[in-house]
Amino acid sequence: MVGVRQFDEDEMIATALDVFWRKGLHDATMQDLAAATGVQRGSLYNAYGDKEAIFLRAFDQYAAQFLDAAGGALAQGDTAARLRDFFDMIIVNMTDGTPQRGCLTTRTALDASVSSADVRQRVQDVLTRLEQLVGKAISAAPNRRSTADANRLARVIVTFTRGLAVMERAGYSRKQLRESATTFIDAVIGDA
Amino acid sequence: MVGVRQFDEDEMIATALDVFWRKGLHDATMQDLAAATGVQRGSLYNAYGDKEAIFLRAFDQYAAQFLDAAGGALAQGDTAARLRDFFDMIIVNMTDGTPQRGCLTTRTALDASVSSADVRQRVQDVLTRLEQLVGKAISAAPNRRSTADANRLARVIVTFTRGLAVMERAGYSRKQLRESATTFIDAVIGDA
DNA sequence: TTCATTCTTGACATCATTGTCAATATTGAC
DNA sequence: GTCAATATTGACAATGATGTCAAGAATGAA
Repeated sequence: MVGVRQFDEDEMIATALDVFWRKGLHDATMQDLAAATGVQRGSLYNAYGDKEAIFLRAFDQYAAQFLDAAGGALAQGDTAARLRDFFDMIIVNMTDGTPQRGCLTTRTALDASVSSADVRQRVQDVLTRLEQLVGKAISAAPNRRSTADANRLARVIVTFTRGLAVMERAGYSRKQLRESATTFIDAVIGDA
Repeated sequence: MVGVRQFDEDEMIATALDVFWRKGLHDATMQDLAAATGVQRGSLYNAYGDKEAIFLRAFDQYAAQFLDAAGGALAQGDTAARLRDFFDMIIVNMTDGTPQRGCLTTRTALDASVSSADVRQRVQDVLTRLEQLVGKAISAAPNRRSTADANRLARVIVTFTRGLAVMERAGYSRKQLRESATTFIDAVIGDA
């Protein structure tokens, strides 16, 4: 390696993630990324090719930390406690920041029609893995649910988290989202 | 009125709605609208001012028909039947068209960060009125739920419909969405 | 029929964004 | 220290979108 990169790649991607999280893939421009990271536009093109390549790296970082946090929240307690922690994590994730950044996965999913197959695949992967995590967590508790039932329910739970993400964008407060999540858990785990 | 408009306004707005539904407020351009409606860009600016004014009209039309359909679906049968019809309507609405157009309200909500206060208000209005419709429908059936409980549950149900809209964008099929809706109804109305 | 008013049309200026490139700077390897 | 390879920089062209405008067309009212 001769002519070495002048910026820290991890730091650059982390900053890019922040930009994408606040503005979305579509609305964040290369100028935004350049301004936020302090790396010139030309250097970004040279290093990554185009905006989407940067987004994919940033999104992978986001997905990893998100799924990790979800796994952690789902790890202990009975089913109700797991879901409470899970929803808490989800809601904090989307209502953090000033202004609130919302859920990057959901925002990206809604941009799907103008996104590449790579981007769509990333979104699907996150949702699939989230379903798996939730499915395992609610299967772990001893009860009368079959695996098929648990998987269906897991998908319902993940779907509901997506709904929360939309409601957050529509202006619902953290408190309102929490109340809905609690109501949802109570209604769904009424048989536990 | 001297110098009369050369195009049918209702038809124009209906066509504009189709364009916005397929592309979203942000991605639909005045050129798209001009091409689809056969009305020149200049005429559209003259008649409406800007793209957002056209969108607001189109969205109002969409919201009216959407809420009307929701009200109809929620009108008869027991709680479970009402919800089944309601979700069916919602899912057909978002999985109709080729390619599927998804849910305009949800898409618009996710565009919120780049939208005006007027647009955001329209989205909130639809969600609020939807909550009211659902709340009334599930309160109507004789059961042990309090009004407060019904309202909380209504919000959960509306939130879940938003989740379905996200899942549709993420690539889930009509069949998968229907299965999730059924599972959701069963889980939530388990006490009815 | 005339006319004032409104609509229509195509051209124009402006702006933001993307992507490319040649010139220059940097630096590890020898 | 030299050099080859890579990175950086600022400028450039191309594109697509918005919004404006002057000139011309259309039409209801008098």
